[in-house]
Order: sequence, then C-alpha cells, then structure tokens
Amino acid sequence: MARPKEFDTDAALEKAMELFWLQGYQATTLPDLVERMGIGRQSLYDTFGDKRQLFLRALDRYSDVLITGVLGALEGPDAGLDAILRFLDTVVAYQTGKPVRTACLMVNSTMEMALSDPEVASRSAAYRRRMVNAFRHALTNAETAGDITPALPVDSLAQHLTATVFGMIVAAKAGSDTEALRQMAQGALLVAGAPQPSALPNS
Amino acid sequence: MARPKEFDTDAALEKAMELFWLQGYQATTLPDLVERMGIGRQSLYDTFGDKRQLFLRALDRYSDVLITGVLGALEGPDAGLDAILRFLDTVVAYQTGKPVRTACLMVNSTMEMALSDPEVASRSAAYRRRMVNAFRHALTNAETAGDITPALPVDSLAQHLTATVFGMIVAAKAGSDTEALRQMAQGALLVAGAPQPSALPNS
DNA sequence: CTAGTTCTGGATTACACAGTCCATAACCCG
DNA sequence: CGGGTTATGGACTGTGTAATCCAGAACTAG
Repeated sequence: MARPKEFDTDAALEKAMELFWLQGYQATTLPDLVERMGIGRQSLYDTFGDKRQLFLRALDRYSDVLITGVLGALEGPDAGLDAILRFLDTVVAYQTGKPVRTACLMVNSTMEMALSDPEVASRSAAYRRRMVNAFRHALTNAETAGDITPALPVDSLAQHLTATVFGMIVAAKAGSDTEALRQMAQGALLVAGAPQPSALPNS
Repeated sequence: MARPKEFDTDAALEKAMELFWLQGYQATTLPDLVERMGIGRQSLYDTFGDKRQLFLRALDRYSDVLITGVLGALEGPDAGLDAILRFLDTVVAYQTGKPVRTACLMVNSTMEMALSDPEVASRSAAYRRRMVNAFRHALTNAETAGDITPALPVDSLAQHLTATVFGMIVAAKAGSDTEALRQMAQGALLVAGAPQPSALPNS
C-alpha cells in the first residue's frame, strides 16, 4: 500500500451526480466537476476514469440511492394503494418543491442520451421497467385487498401510471404548478379504480 | 437589390430543425448544420444569425408546422371524443413508428434547455398550456355531446391527458413498445370517462 | 530509515468548436 | 453595359474542451 486518497470517493461521486442532475451531461464540463467535487483533475481520472465513466457511475448511484429511496416503498411486499398514494404525492412535492426544477436524472439522461449511448439506453429501459413492475405489484396487492376496483388489467394500469409520472416530470419542467401536478396524479388514481373522492394527502 | 440567395431559406431551416430534433441543441455542431443544410457557413450566419437564433427559429417552425399539424384537429371548434382518440392514436403511432425515437423537439428542448434558457422555457410553457387548452376544449365538447361522462372536472382531465402524452414520449425513448404506449393511452381515455371498452382505433 | 508505491496539482497538449474576415463571384437596376 | 450591393466559401482566430504528462509530496511496509 501507499499514500491514501485525501478525499471520500462516495462524497465526490455524490457531488458529480448533483452536477449532472442539474446541468446534464454535455453541459457539465470537467472544470465544473473538479471544482464541485473538490478534488484534483488527475485524481478524478485516476479514480473514475474519463468523464463518461464518471457519469455512468453517477447514474448508477442515482438509481441505487435515490430511485430506490423513492420507489422502494412501492416495491415492498405489502405495498398497496397507500404506497401508490404516497408515491404520487412524493412526486408532486418533489417536482415542484425546489425553486430549481432539476426533474429526475434518469429521465433527463434518457432524453439527452438514450438515442446515442447504448449504455444509457439500457439503464433507461431498466428504469422504466422497474417503475412499471413496481406499480403492477402494488396495484395487484391493492386489488387483492379490495382497495381498488380496476376497470382495466393491472398491466395496463401500471403502464398508464408510469406514463403519468414521467409526464408529470416533463410538465414540471415546462412550468406546471403544484395544483396542475396534483390534478395529473388524481387522474391516475381514478384510472386505477381508487374510490372517489380520493384527494391526495396534502403534504 | 443584388445577388439573390442560392438556397431556399425555409428548406434550410427545415433541415436544421430535423438535425436539432434528432441530436439536441448542444450535440449539433455548426459543421453538422452546414453540411445538412447544404449552405455555406457564412450564409448561415448572414441568414439566421448565430447558432442559438437558428435554433429558436427552428423551434418556432416546429411549433407552427408540426405541433399545429398534430394538435390542430384537437383545437378545431367541433373537436370532441373522436379527435381525442385520433390524437392519442397519432402519438402512439408516431412515437413508435420510426426506428429512431426522436420523440418531440419541444419536449426534448424543454428537458435540455428550459432550466438554462428563458426563451426556451417560455416556449415550453406555451406548448404545455396549448396542449392542456386543446384537451380542455375537446373534452368540454365531448361532455356536452354526451360522449363522455367525466368523474373529474375537465380541467383536471385536461391536465392528466397532457401528462399522459408527455409521459408516452419519455417512455417511448426509454424503449416502450407500441402495445405499452397503447395501454398508456387507454388509461387516459378511461379517466376521461369514455365508454369502455373503447379500444383505440388500430392504425 | 529507506525503498517502493500511490496520490496530487500545475503545466501542457491536441483538438473541436462557434464565430469572423476577406477576396471573389453573382446579380439587379439604372 | 457598369456601379453598387449582396451572396459565397475558404482561410483564419480565439477560446474552451477532455485528457495527459511529470515532478514532487505523502504514505506504508519491511
């Protein structure tokens, strides 16, 4: 062994992730990263490889930490209508909460790079499948519990809920306010066959 | 007067729009544009100003020509449930039709630039409002005609349908197939209160 | 204490980019 | 015609970029 790194790899990766999230891949320059991550340029290359590898690691971290954090409850064995309500409310709150609409790194990256970068494309597809599966799982539970009376197959409902969430993210970036996002989410609940009036819990 | 241009301004702008649509703003270089537009570099600067101005003109052309082409039927005075069905079917067909998922220039630009470019942000917001208004208009007609029996206010439905369409565009770029998109659209119809089974017309 | 290894950071490189200059050519109008 | 004007395209400029080099510092193991 020899001289240890002076910085925390995870903390630096976190900073890189935040920057990519805010600015996108191309708009984030290496000097940006060096400054924000608080490490030397050479250390960045030694530790993470080049810019693209760093980005892919940041994307994976986003998936492991943030997506799991938000989607995890929906994937739990007992997740049902409550989990769906909570999840939608989280999306509304998150996409309109901050003054800066950074949306979702995964959606951002999909729109920016899925067409030109196969590694990003496969992560985009995995993310989409994960959300559809999570919804399908929770919807199935909710139906079994008698909390919803779906008028469409759960497969279709899961697809529709996924589209709604993706659309809310785009709409937020196009200036939708909290009320508009709430209406979008409310529509999704109606599709699912949730009893009306099923106002979203006010956060 | 003096020497006339050797190229057609509209045709060149059309080519530029296609390239921005396919690649995004940042990923499209000036040599790319010069080659695809088939004009000289100086002619480009003389005619369109700099890269950003060219982009904004391409964005406006997209709005005037393509968005109007697709959304126009929804905005017509007699537009009702039929127009909504047709519109959703068009989105499904369009987003999964080509081998290359170029999505929608307006959505792409919103995700890439709305945060950093106010001129793009205002166009994004206008686009979103236009779609919400078009849906509200057609939904109101459909309700008056008795073709739908909405369980939510038309305002909410219009918001929800807009989110669904935006989400379908993202989902398509994340690899959703035609069937998945159809399911997403079908959910939206259910929210609107369209009689079931209301299969989308197969294109 | 020393030898070997790894980390660090400033200097450097090669390149691609957006945008400009300028000499030449093409055109219209009087 | 011919003078004024505009279009054209190749050469050029300056800047910002990702990535590398290298000399010295920091650390660990023997």
